[in-house]
Amino acid sequence: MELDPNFFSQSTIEVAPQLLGKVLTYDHPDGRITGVINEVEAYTEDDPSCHAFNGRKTHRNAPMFGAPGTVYIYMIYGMYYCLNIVTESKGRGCAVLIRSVIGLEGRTLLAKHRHCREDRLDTYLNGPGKLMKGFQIPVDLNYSSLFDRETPLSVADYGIIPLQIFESTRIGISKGIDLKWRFYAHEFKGLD
DNA sequence: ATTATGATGTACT
DNA sequence: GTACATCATAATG
Repeated sequence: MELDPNFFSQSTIEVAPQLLGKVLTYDHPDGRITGVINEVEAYTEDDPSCHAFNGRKTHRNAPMFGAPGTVYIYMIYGMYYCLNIVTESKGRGCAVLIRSVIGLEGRTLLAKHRHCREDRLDTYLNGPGKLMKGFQIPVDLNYSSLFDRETPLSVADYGIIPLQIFESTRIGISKGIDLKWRFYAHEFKGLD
């Protein structure tokens, strides 16, 4: 079943690990694509590495201040996009970065988008830029809500449970390196 | 196996 | 001008 606004209204540090095992769905024009989330990172206003640090609002990070469940997509390093889901409350710039998924439905499409063999997909969706390319999630979904009927993107609970959740420092940042706000899992109950 | 590097756009000061 | 919530490829052991 689909996650509701209450889920994303919790503190970001609560939401992030709970997203592990949840299923990301994008209704691609060529067919439905789904993946099990297996790596995320938390970002809050109080964290110096967050785009919205100290509540600073700019054109780019404005979606972070939207209602929980808002989609925040931004370009990084000139050629990749990152997908985030906004958390906590409207007006607070917090979100969870979806870093990695395990391809479920639409594996043929995923392999086509990533130019790889279907049985090697696991190493082609394990990064924020990689999964965006694999799913071909349109950038103009930025600022839309997961709860709008027309948004072809959703996150749902399929009853898949991570067997063990690991936490570590976040990837690719230079500030806030003391915080262990990266959560990931390798094995799940209820998969395959 | 691990480490280094180049590609590439733009938001921001 | 600088920094960037990255990735693919090349070079090295």
